[in-house]
Amino acid sequence: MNLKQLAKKLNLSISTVSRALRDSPEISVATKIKVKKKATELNYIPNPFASNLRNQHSKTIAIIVPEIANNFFSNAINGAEVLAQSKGYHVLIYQTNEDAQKEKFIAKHLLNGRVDGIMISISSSTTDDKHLKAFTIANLPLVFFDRAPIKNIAPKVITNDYESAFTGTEHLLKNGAKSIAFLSISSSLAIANNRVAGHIAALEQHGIALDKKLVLNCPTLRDDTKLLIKKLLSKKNRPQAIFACVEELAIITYEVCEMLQLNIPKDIKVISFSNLK
Amino acid sequence: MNLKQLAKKLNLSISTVSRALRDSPEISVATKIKVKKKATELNYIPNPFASNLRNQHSKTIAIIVPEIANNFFSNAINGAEVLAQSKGYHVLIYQTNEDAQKEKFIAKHLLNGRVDGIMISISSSTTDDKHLKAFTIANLPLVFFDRAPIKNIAPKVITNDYESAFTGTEHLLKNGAKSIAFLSISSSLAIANNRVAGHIAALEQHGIALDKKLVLNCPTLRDDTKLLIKKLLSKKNRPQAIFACVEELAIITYEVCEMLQLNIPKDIKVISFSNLK
DNA sequence: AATTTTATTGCAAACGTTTCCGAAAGTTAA
DNA sequence: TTAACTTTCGGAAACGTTTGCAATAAAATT
Repeated sequence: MNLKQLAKKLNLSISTVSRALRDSPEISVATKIKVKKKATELNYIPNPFASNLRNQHSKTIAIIVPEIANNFFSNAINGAEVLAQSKGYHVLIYQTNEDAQKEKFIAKHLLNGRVDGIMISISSSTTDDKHLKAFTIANLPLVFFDRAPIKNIAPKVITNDYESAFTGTEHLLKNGAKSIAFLSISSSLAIANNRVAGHIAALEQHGIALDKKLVLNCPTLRDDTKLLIKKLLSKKNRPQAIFACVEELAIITYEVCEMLQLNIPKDIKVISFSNLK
Repeated sequence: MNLKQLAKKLNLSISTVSRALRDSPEISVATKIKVKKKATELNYIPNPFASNLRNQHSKTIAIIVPEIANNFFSNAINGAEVLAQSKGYHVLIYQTNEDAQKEKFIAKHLLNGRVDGIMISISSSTTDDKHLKAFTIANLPLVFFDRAPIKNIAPKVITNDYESAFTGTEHLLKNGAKSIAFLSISSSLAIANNRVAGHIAALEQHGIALDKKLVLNCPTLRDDTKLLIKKLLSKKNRPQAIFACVEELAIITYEVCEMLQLNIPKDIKVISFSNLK
């Protein structure tokens, strides 16, 4: 059922039918209600591609995340979808699997009108931001959430990383943990940098020298990280506390502690960003 | 950058450029490579709406789920997205929030070419299936996953509900729990029905009469269900075991047990479908 | 009565592709 | 040399909308 067929059924021209459905003021109320009635009766829904082609907007947004099956991101997508739906927008979803290459590929294919805007939480491996700048050059609204590049190229919605890491570290210190290992992720992410900075600032403020070996950059590969943490906690002079930069690292820490028979918080204290899973 | 502009840069007609990019046999190899080189050089990406309008297919699928922020569904979406992306497909995501009305609305707006196929896990409140049949009438491929309507109207990918419930119940019986409360969800869902059926069959096979009051239909509202379970477990002659039809109900059961100071499995045994959260 | 204004509708172009059809040039066959 | 065929390309229609413009009729003004 398209406009042409609907127009024929009504013995009207395509243009008047179109205008009637979009409440144009130059159509009489009488024909308006006649057209609308027939439209709902025949279940007419405008072809989105034709409208989009003509109007140059798609009423859809893209959400790009490292992974969907993640408590934080699925919650974020949930919220975005609810709002989008309430405004008559559609949402396309893409996951990068922490692969910068994939992110670039996805970004490139979003440049040709498919979406009216993009929400992105960048992958931990993206260092380059050319594909992100391309959005703003193409005049496509872009907003980062949670994970934004260090350089400011678009609005972002993030947590107060620095302050939270500061108070978290302070909390550990006040509870007697002086040697703290900080488990970080990719250093090209602002969240990682700011959290490390907050941690270090808290140490400084309490007169504790930073042991650079205790700031661990954890690769994304689960098993590698697990090994790294295991090695760290197996040492005789193991740290008194662990500060996990993201939830996943806390969980891996739990697993290692169980393996090594370490009691939390007696043998070692653990603190982490976010608490979902 | 569109075909017209690209064609002008190449001093060729739109049609030959289009054909060259799609590897038509009626274009010489020489011009093909010339065109392709220029296209990548100028970052040409075909306008999806124009292609879709002309081709009558969108290279996108829709996934409709009750909710995104759910371990099971976000995992399912994850898998679908990975496969879709590898095949050059896009995925639109919609959540119904267990609202049949919303599901109908979404379904209706998917009927006009926006997607080439639909994956759906129906809401617990959908009883009518007219909006689902509409897909097959419109020749739109449809597949149910996890939650399908009782009546068979399209292919489905589901768990072996009956058998699993049967063996689960049998397991409880063998471990000495003779009075089992079965926490079910909407009775319009095949998963609920089949699981209840498997449960009852196991009881019968072991010569245990079904106490109908022990099969509880739990509303979706969290607090209502919690109260229901609390009431059940507060009784003097409380059941010896709980069989949770879905994960959420097991978790609520945990919470109630903690409130009532009931030890699992000493005071009460709990078994449940799926084990994610 | 003639003119202007207003209300209502239709025609046709445009959005950017894809593809049917035809045209021109070159090649082969008769 | 002519006819038939092949290769390579361009023109134009079509997909289903939206909208600028023109057209008609009715109403209002002079």
